[in-house]
Amino acid sequence: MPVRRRKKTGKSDRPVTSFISTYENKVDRKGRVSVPAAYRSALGTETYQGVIAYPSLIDGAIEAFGRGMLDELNRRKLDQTLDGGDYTQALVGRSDDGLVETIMAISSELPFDGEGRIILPARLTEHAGITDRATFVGRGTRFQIWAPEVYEKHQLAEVEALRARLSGGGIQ
Amino acid sequence: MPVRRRKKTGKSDRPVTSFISTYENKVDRKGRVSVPAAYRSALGTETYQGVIAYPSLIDGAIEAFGRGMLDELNRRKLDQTLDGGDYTQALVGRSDDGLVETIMAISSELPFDGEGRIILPARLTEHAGITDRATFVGRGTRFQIWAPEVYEKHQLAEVEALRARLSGGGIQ
DNA sequence: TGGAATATCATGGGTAATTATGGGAGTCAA
DNA sequence: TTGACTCCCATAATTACCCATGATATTCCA
Repeated sequence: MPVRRRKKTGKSDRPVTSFISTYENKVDRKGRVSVPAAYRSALGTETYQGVIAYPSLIDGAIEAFGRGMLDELNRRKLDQTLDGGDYTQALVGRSDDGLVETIMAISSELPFDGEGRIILPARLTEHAGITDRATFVGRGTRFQIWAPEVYEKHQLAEVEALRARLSGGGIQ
Repeated sequence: MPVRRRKKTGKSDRPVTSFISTYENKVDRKGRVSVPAAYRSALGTETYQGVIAYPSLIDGAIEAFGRGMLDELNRRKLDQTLDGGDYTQALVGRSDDGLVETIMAISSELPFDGEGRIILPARLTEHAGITDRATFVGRGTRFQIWAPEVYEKHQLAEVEALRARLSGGGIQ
């Protein structure tokens, strides 16, 4: 009887929380949006009830993930610098690509209310062009929040590019 | 959770590891379809009881597979990007041409109910032209769901093309 | 070995729980 | 007071969960 066992890389042993599928929800007059229940349950094991969000550096969208992901980033980054003997980096917090630090700086913590909604800060909705509706897009380890019209166009292009690369047989 | 019991026929004593054969099942008024028992048992070892599905980029059909495949895809990608210190990819998602990311966005997680059925989202049935009946087609590591009439034609064309190819260059 | 008891499967339906959404009351600070 | 925010409650629609049935298959045993 074959038993499925986790590989022994020493990496995180818990399953990668994954955000799948897309959902379109309303933004009410108070600026609240329901985070899709499926996403909330993907975050379920985390102590902090809410999400981390920041304006995408590439798309006109909001990037978001759980606190666990942020911790994981920090941990791996720390491991890497210690392994490399670069203690200055670990202690002072300066690195060549300040990306992680930068992300930290521009991120917001968005806690859930009792009904699983978050309030999108104006800074983020303005970046994404979101007004009264928002499209949640699962990206596996993280998710994005788009203005529905903007995402629709983006998604069409994305799928078309993918389709062009495939030569029969579907995706393995 | 549905209890799964090994058959005692001695015919196939080890769990089936892939999806084979085709089945045609009804879609009821609530949009539910039974996933063929043989397929469910092929998914039996996975912790998550259900399937992942997305509209085929090539055929007018639904592509489906187990959760395990998706997790593996995700994990490999995350480890790969973080191990290399490439936080850019992890944070803004510019990796492998966006294949994993796009699949995540267009996929749906379809959990089994107590009877082994799934609910097909409108997005997927519309893409495949499915109304009240669905044909499950095993493709080894994954399977497809078709509208029966559509699949029939597709299958005929597929076999005919294969036959033509084989007869042209000798048999087998 | 023939047939009754037992499982499994696909299918259907009823009902409780959840979800997304809306709004009001209370709090705190400026 | 006026906002901005949190906490609590209400509701319609959807979904999850439970049980029931007929049709096949499978097992058991007299």
